[in-house]
Amino acid sequence: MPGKAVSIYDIAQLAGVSTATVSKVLNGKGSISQATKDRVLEIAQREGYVASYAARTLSRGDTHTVGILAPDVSNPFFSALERRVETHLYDAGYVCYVCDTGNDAGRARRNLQSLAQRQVSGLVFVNGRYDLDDLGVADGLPVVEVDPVMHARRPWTVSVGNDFSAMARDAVRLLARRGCRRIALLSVFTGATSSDGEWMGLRATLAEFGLTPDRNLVLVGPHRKESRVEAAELVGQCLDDGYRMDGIVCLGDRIALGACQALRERGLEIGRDVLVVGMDNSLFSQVAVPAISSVDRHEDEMAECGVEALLSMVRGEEPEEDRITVGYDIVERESTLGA
Amino acid sequence: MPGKAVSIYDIAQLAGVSTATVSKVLNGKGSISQATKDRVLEIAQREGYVASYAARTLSRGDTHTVGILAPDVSNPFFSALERRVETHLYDAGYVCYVCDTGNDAGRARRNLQSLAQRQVSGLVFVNGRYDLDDLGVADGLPVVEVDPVMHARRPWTVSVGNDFSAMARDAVRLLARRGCRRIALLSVFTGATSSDGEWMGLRATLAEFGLTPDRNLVLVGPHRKESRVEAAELVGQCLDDGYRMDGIVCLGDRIALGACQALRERGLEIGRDVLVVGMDNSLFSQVAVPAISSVDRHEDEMAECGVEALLSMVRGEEPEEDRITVGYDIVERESTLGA
DNA sequence: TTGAAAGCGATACCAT
DNA sequence: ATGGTATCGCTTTCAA
Repeated sequence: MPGKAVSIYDIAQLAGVSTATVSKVLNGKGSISQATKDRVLEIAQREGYVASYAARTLSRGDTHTVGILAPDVSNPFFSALERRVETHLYDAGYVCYVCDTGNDAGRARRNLQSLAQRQVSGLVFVNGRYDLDDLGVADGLPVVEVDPVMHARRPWTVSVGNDFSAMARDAVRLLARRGCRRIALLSVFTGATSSDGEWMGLRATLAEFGLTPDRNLVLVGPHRKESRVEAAELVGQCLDDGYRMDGIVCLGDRIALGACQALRERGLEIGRDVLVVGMDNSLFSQVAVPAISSVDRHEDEMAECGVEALLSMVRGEEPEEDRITVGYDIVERESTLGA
Repeated sequence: MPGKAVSIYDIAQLAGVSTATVSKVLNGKGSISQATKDRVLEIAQREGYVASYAARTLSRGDTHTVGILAPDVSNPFFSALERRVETHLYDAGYVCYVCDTGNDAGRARRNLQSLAQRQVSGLVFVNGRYDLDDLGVADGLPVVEVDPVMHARRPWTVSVGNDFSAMARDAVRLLARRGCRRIALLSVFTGATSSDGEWMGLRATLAEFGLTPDRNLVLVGPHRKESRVEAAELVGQCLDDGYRMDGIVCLGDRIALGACQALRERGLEIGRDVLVVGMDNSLFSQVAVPAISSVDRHEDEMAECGVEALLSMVRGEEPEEDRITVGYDIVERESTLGA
């Protein structure tokens, strides 16, 4: 109920000019005498005039708005990523519609519907797990996937994320250098980690250190519960079955937290009996006791690259590369250093 | 570049009716013969028609959109709260513009400008720390503050949050019942906690147990650093100055984390030498070792009440109460139970 | 049951 | 340097 909004017509009246002139002044187009310019500006200011975006959109055909589709609320990494994307877009003059997909395709579809109606200029999927084709994304609408689980092969789409295999490889190397001989890989299911690629990478990396892999130490859950809980169960089960490891590479900090819990419950000391490295370098890894080494995934860089790619597409430039990989570094803490 | 969008006019042509009829069918208004209805629907479907929200907004004058202003990315509690609000709004048929204020008034002001242009139907401030009056919120625009730091006195504004004094009181009671005699209160500055009210509440509550308060144990930082770090320093300083406590009520989980760190560094055992209770009941309190007791603030209820209040205002109903208080409960864990 | 036509608020082309 | 006016896509009132 914002009173009766003042329109461009009102301003024109007050200034004794036409709406065309007001529009030009406000958008800095055409050539207008300084005097008129000042007068119009002054009046618009005084009357608290704000242009209606709906009207502008209707006549210009561009909303300067992008839709962000992000998954559930539970993972701080995604929330943070989403907020970063949003911030970069805002700085570029865009405003965002944010939709929580709850990681549910049906819901994402409905979200998409709303966004289509609103004619967003582009779309950002955060950690998307969908096939963009049968999700009904309008043809030709620029899309970027940030930290995607699976990479869509669709025109006008670019993915920005990490090279998980490389990260896992480096994490394994770290542990091996610290003396681990029996290194476990721990993850809950995501397209990226359940692939054979990971396992193969592990094999090759272990070989560098003269170690042989043990399939019993490749722990991958179905992700049917909270990842921390599931991870704890996987590690617990593994140990209870009699398999021992002296190092664990965890694909996520919450997973690492679960691993630590299971180890602790069985009297194993983290950082001494078993070295642990996580991923995301979230607050969790920092505040855990002992602090957990973790791979920093350069989330802000992801967000920034993603936004840049999106806006370039919005400008009509076809993307050169449909897959951007951002760097990472391993932050070492007590869990791999021994107190 | 979503091709050339199909408009209501195209559908009308194809169906051999007027745009008025199509509009009615699509909105379920007026009375239309079943035959026409089916035909139009079928064609709209086939052509993948989506109504332009800009046009609809322009002619109807309602955007069915609300703006959410939320602070920085760093606190998962706020992110989660924001996402909850967004979800409830979405379920009610609204879409949200989300803006990250970075807790900066200037930035919030610019955000508001964008939102005003877009003629949002309402506004949600998450954990706002601003004076709505000099922030330039349009008169008469419905606003709800969720978990606000200060309560605005402005028409068409309702605040939804917890009763911090009551929460602190109950936390103190818990510690007192568990045998604490020297209870500290720890917080980083926020309007809500620095007030004398808190201190007075502490005094009265301690009195219930025959305890006398010690001003040296009321620790309030300026919130100039990350709250966990600041909290650790406050507690550390306090201990190093020779003041001892056997219980700490922390106004936030990250603050509790900081307190625990300081205690641990000084050889004090949490849950035995010093009992600790936090607030937010976030993942942090659950995964800490030992796990930290924490006040669950019913965030989802906050979000839900807030959205409900907002939508009722959007419908034009003046709010009965401008301040809604939601409940809480204390979840006890090792930090107050002793291993 | 259906349709013609008048807005909604801003932009931009074409005159003046 | 300005202004008239068609246009964007949809809703809605009033007649038919």
